[in-house]
Amino acid sequence: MGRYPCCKESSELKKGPWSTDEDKKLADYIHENGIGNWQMVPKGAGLNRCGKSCRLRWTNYLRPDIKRGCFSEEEEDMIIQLHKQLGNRWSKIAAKLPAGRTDNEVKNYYNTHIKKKLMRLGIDPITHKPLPPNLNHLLNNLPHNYYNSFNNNPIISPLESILRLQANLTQMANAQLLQNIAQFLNNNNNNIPLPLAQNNNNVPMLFNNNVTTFDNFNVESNESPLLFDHPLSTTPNSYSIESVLDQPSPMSNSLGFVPGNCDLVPSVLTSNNILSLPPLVSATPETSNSDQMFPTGAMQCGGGNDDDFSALEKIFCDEGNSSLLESIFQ
DNA sequence: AATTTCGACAACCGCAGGCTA
DNA sequence: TTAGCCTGCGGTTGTCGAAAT
Repeated sequence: MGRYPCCKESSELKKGPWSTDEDKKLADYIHENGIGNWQMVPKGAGLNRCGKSCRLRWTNYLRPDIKRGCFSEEEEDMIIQLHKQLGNRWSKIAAKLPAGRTDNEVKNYYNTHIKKKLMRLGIDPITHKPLPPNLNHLLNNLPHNYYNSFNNNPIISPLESILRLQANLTQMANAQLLQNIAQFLNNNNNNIPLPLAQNNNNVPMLFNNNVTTFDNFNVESNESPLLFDHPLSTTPNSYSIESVLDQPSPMSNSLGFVPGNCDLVPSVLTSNNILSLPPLVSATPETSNSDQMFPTGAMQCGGGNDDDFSALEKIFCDEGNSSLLESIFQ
Protein backbone atom coordinates (compact mmCIF):
# COMPACT_ATOMS: atom_id res chain seq x y z
CA MET A 1 0.00 0.00 0.00
CA GLY A 2 0.99 3.59 -0.33
CA ARG A 3 3.63 5.07 -2.58
CA TYR A 4 7.19 4.05 -2.90
CA PRO A 5 9.48 6.65 -1.43
CA CYS A 6 11.36 8.36 -4.22
CA CYS A 7 13.94 9.84 -1.93
CA LYS A 8 15.14 7.78 0.97
CA GLU A 9 17.41 9.00 3.68
CA SER A 10 20.92 8.79 2.37
CA SER A 11 24.14 10.13 3.75
CA GLU A 12 25.44 10.33 0.18
CA LEU A 13 22.96 13.04 -0.77
CA LYS A 14 24.48 16.47 -0.82
CA LYS A 15 23.37 19.08 1.71
CA GLY A 16 24.22 22.70 2.24
CA PRO A 17 24.57 25.63 -0.13
CA TRP A 18 23.74 25.16 -3.78
CA SER A 19 26.38 25.75 -6.43
CA THR A 20 25.62 27.69 -9.61
CA ASP A 21 26.00 24.46 -11.55
CA GLU A 22 23.35 22.78 -9.42
CA ASP A 23 21.07 25.80 -9.78
CA LYS A 24 21.41 25.66 -13.57
CA LYS A 25 20.67 21.93 -13.70
CA LEU A 26 17.57 22.36 -11.56
CA ALA A 27 16.30 25.41 -13.45
CA ASP A 28 16.88 23.78 -16.82
CA TYR A 29 15.06 20.64 -15.76
CA ILE A 30 12.01 22.51 -14.51
CA HIS A 31 11.88 24.77 -17.56
CA GLU A 32 11.81 21.68 -19.73
CA ASN A 33 9.56 19.40 -17.67
CA GLY A 34 7.65 21.67 -15.35
CA ILE A 35 6.96 20.96 -11.72
CA GLY A 36 5.75 17.45 -11.19
CA ASN A 37 6.77 14.98 -8.55
CA TRP A 38 9.63 16.56 -6.63
CA GLN A 39 11.00 13.17 -5.73
CA MET A 40 11.64 12.56 -9.42
CA VAL A 41 13.37 15.90 -9.98
CA PRO A 42 16.86 15.07 -8.61
CA LYS A 43 17.17 11.99 -10.76
CA GLY A 44 15.86 13.77 -13.84
CA ALA A 45 18.03 16.81 -13.32
CA GLY A 46 21.12 14.81 -12.46
CA LEU A 47 21.39 16.21 -8.96
CA ASN A 48 22.64 14.43 -5.88
CA ARG A 49 19.99 16.09 -3.75
CA CYS A 50 16.75 14.96 -2.21
CA GLY A 51 13.50 16.13 -3.74
CA LYS A 52 12.67 18.24 -0.75
CA SER A 53 15.90 20.16 -1.08
CA CYS A 54 15.17 20.76 -4.78
CA ARG A 55 11.67 22.02 -4.01
CA LEU A 56 12.96 24.46 -1.39
CA ARG A 57 15.67 25.73 -3.70
CA TRP A 58 13.18 26.32 -6.48
CA THR A 59 10.42 27.90 -4.41
CA ASN A 60 12.70 30.09 -2.32
CA TYR A 61 15.37 31.09 -4.82
CA LEU A 62 15.13 29.98 -8.44
CA ARG A 63 11.46 30.59 -9.17
CA PRO A 64 11.28 33.29 -11.89
CA ASP A 65 8.44 35.25 -10.26
CA ILE A 66 10.39 35.90 -7.09
CA LYS A 67 11.13 39.49 -6.26
CA ARG A 68 14.48 39.84 -4.58
CA GLY A 69 16.27 42.77 -3.02
CA CYS A 70 15.42 45.28 -0.34
CA PHE A 71 11.94 45.53 1.10
CA SER A 72 10.23 48.86 0.48
CA GLU A 73 8.61 50.95 3.21
CA GLU A 74 5.20 49.92 1.90
CA GLU A 75 6.09 46.25 2.01
CA GLU A 76 7.44 46.62 5.51
CA ASP A 77 4.28 48.35 6.73
CA MET A 78 2.16 45.65 5.12
CA ILE A 79 4.18 42.90 6.76
CA ILE A 80 3.78 44.52 10.16
CA GLN A 81 0.04 44.90 9.72
CA LEU A 82 -0.38 41.39 8.35
CA HIS A 83 1.72 39.92 11.14
CA LYS A 84 -0.43 41.76 13.63
CA GLN A 85 -3.49 40.10 12.11
CA LEU A 86 -2.14 36.68 11.20
CA GLY A 87 0.78 36.04 13.54
CA ASN A 88 3.59 33.82 12.30
CA ARG A 89 1.67 32.51 9.28
CA TRP A 90 4.44 33.48 6.93
CA SER A 91 3.06 31.77 3.88
CA LYS A 92 -0.23 33.67 4.29
CA ILE A 93 1.63 36.93 4.79
CA ALA A 94 3.81 36.34 1.75
CA ALA A 95 0.78 35.46 -0.37
CA LYS A 96 -0.91 38.75 0.51
CA LEU A 97 2.09 40.87 -0.47
CA PRO A 98 1.85 42.34 -3.99
CA ALA A 99 5.43 41.41 -4.88
CA GLY A 100 6.68 37.86 -5.24
CA ARG A 101 8.18 37.40 -1.82
CA THR A 102 8.64 33.94 -0.36
CA ASP A 103 7.47 32.99 3.08
CA ASN A 104 11.06 32.24 4.02
CA GLU A 105 12.20 35.69 2.94
CA VAL A 106 9.39 37.42 4.80
CA LYS A 107 10.13 35.38 7.91
CA ASN A 108 13.83 36.17 7.79
CA TYR A 109 13.23 39.85 7.15
CA TYR A 110 10.78 40.09 10.00
CA ASN A 111 13.10 38.33 12.43
CA THR A 112 16.22 40.30 11.52
CA HIS A 113 14.92 43.78 10.72
CA ILE A 114 11.33 44.43 11.70
CA LYS A 115 11.65 42.89 15.15
CA LYS A 116 14.48 45.27 16.02
CA LYS A 117 12.64 48.24 14.58
CA LEU A 118 9.54 47.49 16.65
CA MET A 119 11.63 47.00 19.78
CA ARG A 120 13.22 50.40 19.24
CA LEU A 121 9.75 51.88 18.98
CA GLY A 122 8.77 50.20 22.24
CA ILE A 123 6.42 47.72 20.58
CA ASP A 124 6.39 44.02 21.35
CA PRO A 125 7.17 42.31 17.99
CA ILE A 126 5.05 39.30 18.96
CA THR A 127 1.93 40.86 20.43
CA HIS A 128 2.28 44.29 18.76
CA LYS A 129 1.38 45.87 22.08
CA PRO A 130 3.50 48.47 23.88
CA LEU A 131 6.37 46.94 25.78
CA PRO A 132 6.46 47.28 29.57
CA PRO A 133 8.99 49.90 30.62
CA ASN A 134 12.38 48.31 30.90
CA LEU A 135 15.12 48.99 33.38
CA ASN A 136 16.77 51.61 31.24
CA HIS A 137 13.52 53.41 30.81
CA LEU A 138 12.97 53.37 34.55
CA LEU A 139 16.46 54.59 35.28
CA ASN A 140 16.22 57.34 32.71
CA ASN A 141 12.98 58.61 34.13
CA LEU A 142 13.68 58.47 37.84
CA PRO A 143 15.00 61.45 39.78
CA HIS A 144 18.75 61.70 39.68
CA ASN A 145 19.43 62.05 43.39
CA TYR A 146 18.67 59.57 46.10
CA TYR A 147 19.16 59.81 49.79
CA ASN A 148 21.18 57.87 52.25
CA SER A 149 18.98 55.80 54.52
CA PHE A 150 21.03 56.77 57.55
CA ASN A 151 21.82 60.45 57.32
CA ASN A 152 19.57 61.72 54.50
CA ASN A 153 22.51 63.01 52.55
CA PRO A 154 21.82 63.02 48.83
CA ILE A 155 23.95 60.37 47.32
CA ILE A 156 23.39 58.19 44.35
CA SER A 157 21.13 57.19 41.52
CA PRO A 158 19.72 53.66 41.27
CA LEU A 159 22.19 52.81 38.56
CA GLU A 160 25.04 54.01 40.72
CA SER A 161 23.56 52.03 43.59
CA ILE A 162 23.70 48.89 41.52
CA LEU A 163 27.27 49.54 40.52
CA ARG A 164 28.26 50.26 44.08
CA LEU A 165 26.50 47.17 45.32
CA GLN A 166 28.50 45.13 42.88
CA ALA A 167 31.70 46.79 44.03
CA ASN A 168 30.84 46.26 47.67
CA LEU A 169 30.02 42.61 47.24
CA THR A 170 33.43 42.26 45.69
CA GLN A 171 34.86 44.05 48.66
CA MET A 172 33.14 41.67 51.04
CA ALA A 173 34.55 38.73 49.16
CA ASN A 174 37.98 40.29 49.34
CA ALA A 175 37.56 40.74 53.07
CA GLN A 176 36.80 37.07 53.44
CA LEU A 177 39.87 36.26 51.41
CA LEU A 178 41.89 38.57 53.58
CA GLN A 179 40.70 36.64 56.56
CA ASN A 180 41.91 33.47 54.94
CA ILE A 181 45.27 35.07 54.35
CA ALA A 182 45.49 36.14 57.98
CA GLN A 183 44.68 32.63 59.10
CA PHE A 184 47.15 31.16 56.70
CA LEU A 185 49.89 33.49 57.85
CA ASN A 186 49.07 32.77 61.43
CA ASN A 187 49.11 29.03 60.94
CA ASN A 188 52.48 29.25 59.30
CA ASN A 189 54.04 31.23 62.13
CA ASN A 190 55.61 33.82 59.94
CA ASN A 191 56.60 37.29 61.05
CA ILE A 192 54.03 39.42 59.27
CA PRO A 193 52.10 41.42 61.91
CA LEU A 194 48.56 40.23 62.29
CA PRO A 195 45.50 42.04 63.58
CA LEU A 196 44.27 41.23 67.01
CA ALA A 197 40.66 40.94 67.86
CA GLN A 198 38.99 43.11 70.47
CA ASN A 199 36.40 41.60 72.67
CA ASN A 200 34.22 44.67 73.12
CA ASN A 201 30.60 44.25 73.93
CA ASN A 202 28.25 45.36 71.18
CA VAL A 203 31.07 45.59 68.75
CA PRO A 204 30.46 43.98 65.40
CA MET A 205 32.63 40.99 64.80
CA LEU A 206 33.59 41.21 61.21
CA PHE A 207 36.22 38.55 60.97
CA ASN A 208 34.43 35.98 62.96
CA ASN A 209 35.75 32.52 62.49
CA ASN A 210 32.32 31.16 63.17
CA VAL A 211 29.89 30.88 60.37
CA THR A 212 27.86 33.79 61.75
CA THR A 213 30.22 36.47 60.55
CA PHE A 214 28.27 39.65 59.81
CA ASP A 215 25.13 38.31 61.39
CA ASN A 216 22.84 40.31 63.60
CA PHE A 217 24.78 43.44 64.17
CA ASN A 218 22.79 45.70 66.43
CA VAL A 219 22.61 49.23 65.11
CA GLU A 220 22.04 50.60 68.58
CA SER A 221 25.59 49.75 69.43
CA ASN A 222 26.51 52.82 67.44
CA GLU A 223 29.25 50.77 65.94
CA SER A 224 29.55 49.53 62.46
CA PRO A 225 29.90 46.27 60.63
CA LEU A 226 31.28 48.16 57.68
CA LEU A 227 34.68 47.70 56.28
CA PHE A 228 37.12 50.52 56.71
CA ASP A 229 36.09 54.06 57.57
CA HIS A 230 32.51 55.18 57.28
CA PRO A 231 30.16 57.71 58.79
CA LEU A 232 27.67 55.22 60.10
CA SER A 233 29.01 55.41 63.61
CA THR A 234 27.84 59.00 63.83
CA THR A 235 24.28 58.38 62.76
CA PRO A 236 21.39 58.38 65.19
CA ASN A 237 20.56 54.94 66.44
CA SER A 238 16.81 55.38 66.29
CA TYR A 239 15.96 54.75 62.67
CA SER A 240 13.58 51.99 61.80
CA ILE A 241 12.49 50.03 58.81
CA GLU A 242 9.62 52.48 58.35
CA SER A 243 11.93 55.45 58.10
CA VAL A 244 13.85 53.65 55.46
CA LEU A 245 10.74 52.88 53.50
CA ASP A 246 9.92 56.58 53.51
CA GLN A 247 12.97 57.34 51.48
CA PRO A 248 12.38 58.31 47.86
CA SER A 249 14.69 55.73 46.44
CA PRO A 250 12.96 52.60 45.20
CA MET A 251 15.93 50.63 46.46
CA SER A 252 16.11 52.05 49.92
CA ASN A 253 13.42 49.80 51.33
CA SER A 254 15.94 47.02 51.36
CA LEU A 255 19.34 48.51 50.82
CA GLY A 256 21.02 51.50 52.30
CA PHE A 257 24.25 52.93 51.05
CA VAL A 258 26.55 54.91 53.20
CA PRO A 259 29.13 57.24 51.75
CA GLY A 260 32.42 56.86 53.48
CA ASN A 261 36.04 57.70 53.09
CA CYS A 262 36.97 54.34 51.71
CA ASP A 263 33.91 52.75 50.26
CA LEU A 264 30.27 52.00 50.69
CA VAL A 265 28.77 48.86 52.05
CA PRO A 266 25.17 47.85 51.61
CA SER A 267 23.20 46.97 54.67
CA VAL A 268 19.97 45.11 55.12
CA LEU A 269 17.52 46.06 57.80
CA THR A 270 15.30 43.73 59.67
CA SER A 271 12.16 44.65 61.53
CA ASN A 272 14.03 44.72 64.84
CA ASN A 273 16.43 47.45 63.88
CA ILE A 274 18.95 44.76 63.39
CA LEU A 275 21.34 45.38 60.62
CA SER A 276 22.01 42.01 59.15
CA LEU A 277 24.33 40.88 56.45
CA PRO A 278 24.47 37.42 55.01
CA PRO A 279 27.01 35.17 56.67
CA LEU A 280 30.24 34.63 54.90
CA VAL A 281 31.44 31.13 54.43
CA SER A 282 33.68 30.12 57.24
CA ALA A 283 37.24 29.94 56.04
CA THR A 284 38.28 27.33 58.54
CA PRO A 285 36.62 24.73 60.72
CA GLU A 286 35.31 26.23 63.91
CA THR A 287 37.72 24.19 65.90
CA SER A 288 40.75 25.32 63.98
CA ASN A 289 43.64 26.78 65.87
CA SER A 290 42.92 30.13 64.27
CA ASP A 291 40.43 30.55 67.11
CA GLN A 292 43.44 30.96 69.28
CA MET A 293 44.64 33.70 67.04
CA PHE A 294 41.34 35.51 67.50
CA PRO A 295 40.44 34.56 71.04
CA THR A 296 37.07 36.18 70.86
CA GLY A 297 36.42 34.61 67.53
CA ALA A 298 36.21 38.02 66.01
CA MET A 299 38.01 41.14 65.02
CA GLN A 300 36.59 44.58 64.82
CA CYS A 301 37.02 46.31 61.58
CA GLY A 302 36.95 50.04 60.98
CA GLY A 303 34.55 52.18 62.95
CA GLY A 304 36.16 54.39 65.50
CA ASN A 305 38.89 52.00 66.46
CA ASP A 306 41.60 52.24 63.90
CA ASP A 307 44.02 50.00 65.72
CA ASP A 308 41.88 46.96 65.28
CA PHE A 309 42.21 46.85 61.56
CA SER A 310 45.37 48.76 61.03
CA ALA A 311 47.52 45.68 60.90
CA LEU A 312 45.63 44.19 58.03
CA GLU A 313 45.49 47.57 56.36
CA LYS A 314 49.22 47.61 56.58
CA ILE A 315 49.31 44.33 54.76
CA PHE A 316 47.28 45.94 52.02
CA CYS A 317 49.19 49.19 51.90
CA ASP A 318 52.71 47.95 52.36
CA GLU A 319 54.58 48.22 49.08
CA GLY A 320 56.31 44.96 49.83
CA ASN A 321 53.06 43.07 50.10
CA SER A 322 51.04 44.88 47.49
CA SER A 323 52.21 42.88 44.54
CA LEU A 324 51.54 39.63 46.35
CA LEU A 325 48.07 40.75 47.36
CA GLU A 326 47.34 42.03 43.89
CA SER A 327 48.19 38.67 42.47
CA ILE A 328 45.93 36.99 44.98
CA PHE A 329 42.99 39.32 44.36
CA GLN A 330 43.18 39.17 40.60
C1' DA B 1 47.34 41.17 9.43
C1' DA B 2 45.06 37.81 12.10
C1' DT B 3 41.38 36.59 14.90
C1' DT B 4 36.91 37.04 16.88
C1' DT B 5 32.24 38.53 16.92
C1' DC B 6 28.04 39.65 14.81
C1' DG B 7 24.32 39.98 11.42
C1' DA B 8 21.88 38.38 7.45
C1' DC B 9 19.83 34.90 5.15
C1' DA B 10 19.88 30.40 2.84
C1' DA B 11 18.94 25.86 3.89
C1' DC B 12 17.52 22.14 6.80
C1' DC B 13 14.44 19.72 10.13
C1' DG B 14 10.34 17.94 11.70
C1' DC B 15 5.48 18.04 12.03
C1' DA B 16 0.65 17.97 10.30
C1' DG B 17 -2.62 17.30 6.96
C1' DG B 18 -3.68 15.85 2.35
C1' DC B 19 -3.36 12.49 -1.08
C1' DT B 20 -3.16 8.05 -3.33
C1' DA B 21 -2.34 3.21 -4.46
C1' DT C 1 -10.24 1.80 4.61
C1' DT C 2 -5.60 2.34 5.47
C1' DA C 3 -0.60 2.68 5.28
C1' DG C 4 2.60 5.63 4.08
C1' DC C 5 4.35 9.11 0.78
C1' DC C 6 3.99 14.14 -0.61
C1' DT C 7 3.59 18.87 0.27
C1' DG C 8 3.34 23.01 2.86
C1' DC C 9 4.60 25.31 6.75
C1' DG C 10 7.03 27.29 10.78
C1' DG C 11 11.02 26.87 13.68
C1' DT C 12 15.84 26.27 13.89
C1' DT C 13 20.52 25.87 12.37
C1' DG C 14 24.54 26.62 9.47
C1' DT C 15 27.25 29.41 6.56
C1' DC C 16 29.45 33.35 5.01
C1' DG C 17 30.83 38.04 4.70
C1' DA C 18 31.43 42.38 7.21
C1' DA C 19 32.77 44.77 11.18
C1' DA C 20 35.26 45.03 15.32
C1' DT C 21 39.19 44.05 18.16
